[in-house]
This record gives sequence, C-alpha cells and structure tokens, in this order.
Amino acid sequence: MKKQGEEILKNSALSVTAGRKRILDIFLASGNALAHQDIEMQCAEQFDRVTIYRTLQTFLEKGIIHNIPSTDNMVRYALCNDNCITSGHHHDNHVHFKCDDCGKTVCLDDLVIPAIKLPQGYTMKEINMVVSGVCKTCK
Amino acid sequence: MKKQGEEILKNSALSVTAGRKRILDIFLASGNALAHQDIEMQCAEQFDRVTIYRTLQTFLEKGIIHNIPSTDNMVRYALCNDNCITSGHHHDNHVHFKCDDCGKTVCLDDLVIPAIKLPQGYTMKEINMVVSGVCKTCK
DNA sequence: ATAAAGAATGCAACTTTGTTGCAAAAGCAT
DNA sequence: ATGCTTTTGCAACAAAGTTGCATTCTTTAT
Ligand SMILES: [Mn+2]
Ligand SMILES: [Mn+2]
Ligand SMILES: [Zn+2]
Ligand SMILES: [Zn+2]
Repeated sequence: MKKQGEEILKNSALSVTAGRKRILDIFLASGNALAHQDIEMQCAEQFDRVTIYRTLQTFLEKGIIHNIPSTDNMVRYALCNDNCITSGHHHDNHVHFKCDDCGKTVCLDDLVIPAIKLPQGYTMKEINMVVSGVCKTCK
Repeated sequence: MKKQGEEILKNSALSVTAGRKRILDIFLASGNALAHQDIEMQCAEQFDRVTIYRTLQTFLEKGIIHNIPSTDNMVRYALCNDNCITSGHHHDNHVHFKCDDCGKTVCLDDLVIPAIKLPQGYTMKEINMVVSGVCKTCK
C-alpha cells in the first residue's frame, strides 16, 4: 500500500508531485475530515499555502475528495469512496457528523441520506446532510 | 407592520437600536437567506462592518436568525420562524435549497428534514440539510 | 537518455474576511 | 433628566483566500 496516493493520482490523470502525494497521505492517515488549516499545519514547512489551496481545488474537481459544509466558516474535506464524479458533480450521499466536543467531522459512510421530495419546480443536483452532537468517542 | 422589527427585538429582550432594526428590515424585505456580505452591501455606509458581525452573532444567540451551512465559505442567515431556541440550541428542522444558477439560498419551511438513525454512541443535537440544484425561478 | 512542451509550484503582492480593545455614543430604567 | 449599562465606531490587527508571473518539476516524444 506504499503507493496508494500515486495510484489515486494516476487514476485521475493527474501528474504525480510531492505535494499531491503528501496531501493524499495526510488524508489517508487521518480518520476524519480535514480543513485547509489542518492540512497546512501538517505540511506548511514543506509546501506553500497556495499550493495547498490549489491542490484541494484540483482534488475536488477530479472527485478525489468532497467538501463538507459547515456553519463555522471552515469547509472540511474528506476522501471520496469510489470514483465520485459523474456528469460534473459529486454523488456522495452519506451523512456527515460533527462532534461539538472534539470538533472532529467524520463521514458516516454507511448512513445514506434519505430521499426527499422537493417542491414543484426545484431540481436537485447535490444534497448534504450534516448532523452535530456528541460522537461515540466523546460520549 | 411598521414596527415588526422592534417587536422582534423586544420579544428577545434586546435593546432597540438603529442598526438592529435596519438589519432586521433587510431580512424581512428579502425572500432569501443572506450572507454577511449581502447585508454589508446594503448598509455599509450606515453601519460599521464590526457592528454587523456582532449583530448577526447576537441574533443567532437569541434565536432570531439561524445559519445555513455551505461549502463556499459563505455562511448565510435567515429569520427563524417562531421562537427557535430551546435548551441552548436552534431547532430549525427544515431543508434549505441553494440554486446553482441565481446563487440564492432559501428556506423550504414546509419541507421537514427526515429522521435518521445515527450509529450506536452518537447523540444528535442539530441537523442540517442543504440541497443544491436549480430553483423554480431559474428553471 | 535527452529535449521540448506543458503543468505545478513558490513567491510576492494584494484583497477580503473576521477579531479585539477601548473610548464615545446611544438606549433604558428610575 | 440622570446615571448605569449596552451598543457602536474606530483603529489596529490577524487570518484566510486570490492572482500573476517566473522558476521548477513532470510527462511525453524523440
Ligand atoms: Mn463524506
Ligand atoms: Mn431556514
Ligand atoms: Zn467527539
Ligand atoms: Zn435560482
């Protein structure tokens, strides 16, 4: 599993660079969603802040990571499961949980967002569900 | 309905100031959720930016407005329906919709977020559901 | 293995967004 | 009207995000 990062990059037709591999490693090693800031703290000495912005943007567009909305002005990112992009948008459909105690945000991969029926005239493209509370570790 | 803003402030035990009334008016006049930026554009000449930050914070704490998470680093705010705060947290439970076309975010007040069953050990406090796509106006 | 083309990175400069302390002003209760 | 309390504006700052451009690194073709 040494070259799992490279694998992902090649599958997405991205060139393999030290920065991209490092950021992928950080995601692979971490069990929870990461904000730009979290990543920067782990590799700011190696890589420029701008590179991290651009890398996350690229990963998003390629469907390598998805972003998780929040009300605290800290968008978080997590690895997508399989190839996540079809017709230009992500199709992650699992619930996210943010713990008020430890602050961590995790993907509840097995918990599928229930279907809803939008009012007449609305068309759905993506759907996000974020639950906050206390996680099982902090309980 | 001239003093609807004042009414809201008094019900929340807040002193009635020009800035707070103005910001409430902006919300009452607008059909959709507003980001700090939207509000600032409408009253930056009258009021300081800092005042807007503090006013939104106060309104949130008092349950006058609720915030809507997003993946674009622009938290939006909308008026709460009734008195929204019980035991320290909001209990808005409706779906939000963000239009990819016009960019507007609206409360779908009649669309209740379906219940979900969290994995063992997790406790829910708040829940948010945001759907993106095309709204009925842009359709 | 080398060279050329294209893509990614670092850096600098900048803009925007959000925070804090404090003095002045405004609101509220008596 | 007076004094007390809360809110506001200002200034200074910190953090977050963006952009253009020159340099470096990857990839692809020779
Ligand atoms: Mn996820
Ligand atoms: Mn709402
Ligand atoms: Zn926790
Ligand atoms: Zn629209």
